[in-house]
Amino acid sequence: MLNQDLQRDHTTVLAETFGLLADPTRLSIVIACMDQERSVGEIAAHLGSSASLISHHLRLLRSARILKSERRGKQVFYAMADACVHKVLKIMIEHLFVHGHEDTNET
Amino acid sequence: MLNQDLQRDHTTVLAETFGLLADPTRLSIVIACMDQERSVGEIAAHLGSSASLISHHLRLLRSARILKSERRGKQVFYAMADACVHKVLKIMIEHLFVHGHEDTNET
DNA sequence: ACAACATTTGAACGACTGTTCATATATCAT
DNA sequence: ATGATATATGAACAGTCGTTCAAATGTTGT
Repeated sequence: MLNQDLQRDHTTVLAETFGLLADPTRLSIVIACMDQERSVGEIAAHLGSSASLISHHLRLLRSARILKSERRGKQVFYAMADACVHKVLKIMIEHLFVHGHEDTNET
Repeated sequence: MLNQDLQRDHTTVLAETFGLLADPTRLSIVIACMDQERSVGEIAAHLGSSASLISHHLRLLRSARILKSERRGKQVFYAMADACVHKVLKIMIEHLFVHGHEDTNET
């Protein structure tokens, strides 16, 4: 399968996924949920933002199935739902810290 | 290194990189350059867009060092400059064809 | 029932972004 | 030099997006 054969829809879907990771606040939310589930309040406190703002972003991330939600009592916990995004984020984050190692490896 | 330790700058840089991949036109350009170098005209023809539009996008991709450029004669050829982005795109594209046709409904 | 807490939602505003058009620059051929 | 081709740049417009505020909804207590 060659990359040129990507349908327009596919590229658009991909772009939308990247778009959800393209905002610092939203990206911070996803990163905060990478290794453990987090309540809305936890995330808001951790990022120093309002629960309203976080909730708006969580809505987008959930409807794109990047995060999944689970209510327990008064709180709603969010966790990673997309293994692919998780893997991609891990790669990007690690690359941020080695910064200079440029070989193309296959997983 | 824990993900929570990511500095604000790092998250912003990451978000900016994702932002460059978040536009369908720009993403198509990067994908077109994944496996081979491409001239501006080639890309424009392939995407059915004006050379002006492509050039505007290429400027962003080049200044973020996602693509690199090389002039040969009248044409300027662009190619991948970031192995990390290349790897990430490959993962995402492959994932799109394995899981891309599912329609799950979960909350 | 009520109050307190946690999360969600809708509207509105300012800021950002992709595209188009016109124009400029660069390179090669005559 | 001129013209033709290829790419780049700047301004301007329309549409999108993130944030804030106020209000609503859901949940667990008393």
